[in-house]
Amino acid sequence: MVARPAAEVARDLLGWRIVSRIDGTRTSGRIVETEAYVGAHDPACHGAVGLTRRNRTMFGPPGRAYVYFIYGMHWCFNVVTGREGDPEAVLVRALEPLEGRDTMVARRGRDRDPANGPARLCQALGIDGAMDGHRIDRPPLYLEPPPRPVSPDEVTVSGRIGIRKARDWPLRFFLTHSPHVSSGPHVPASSETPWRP
DNA sequence: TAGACGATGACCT
DNA sequence: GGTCATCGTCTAG
Repeated sequence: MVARPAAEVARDLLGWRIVSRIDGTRTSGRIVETEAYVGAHDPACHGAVGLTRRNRTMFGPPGRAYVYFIYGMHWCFNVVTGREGDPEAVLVRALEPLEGRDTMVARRGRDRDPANGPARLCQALGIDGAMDGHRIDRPPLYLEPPPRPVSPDEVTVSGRIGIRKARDWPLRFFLTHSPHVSSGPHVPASSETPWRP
């Protein structure tokens, strides 16, 4: 995968399919919501504090999964997009289930909509820390392009969810009419574009 | 080594 | 809308 700005990739990943064969069971879902974390100058980005053991995957080559543990109980899945040494990544926040829906619901233990949140989709697909650093172009976890690209008028941009710093930066992208988008509070995006030099 | 914090989600009112 | 569970990671001392 070629390095690209996370904000571009976050927009373009909408509609892509994530396929998981973790645990030998095939599950997949269509990406309906993403957030971009755009590098060391983004105060909400894990890479802003510099290279640590936890975030080292983010500083590695693009096209890898950055999976981290949060709040003592949840995993979150990101796609690294920046060049080596440039900590840019896209957090996948929600999926529309496509295959293996029963498996997802069984893994979650509940829910009609088992993948509408970053930690929920990890649990539904069986993603945990073992996938940190995995190349996302090969099994057991990989991405497939959509049959047709998502058009710009299907996408809404807003501020990011669940963070305190730079929350109004317009770096959250979701499919406007998808019922599978996560239920976080809507944060209006600032008209500024502070991540651009 | 202790203490604070966190890109969340479940549950309750 | 508010509270809390729960623990890896980081930082300060």
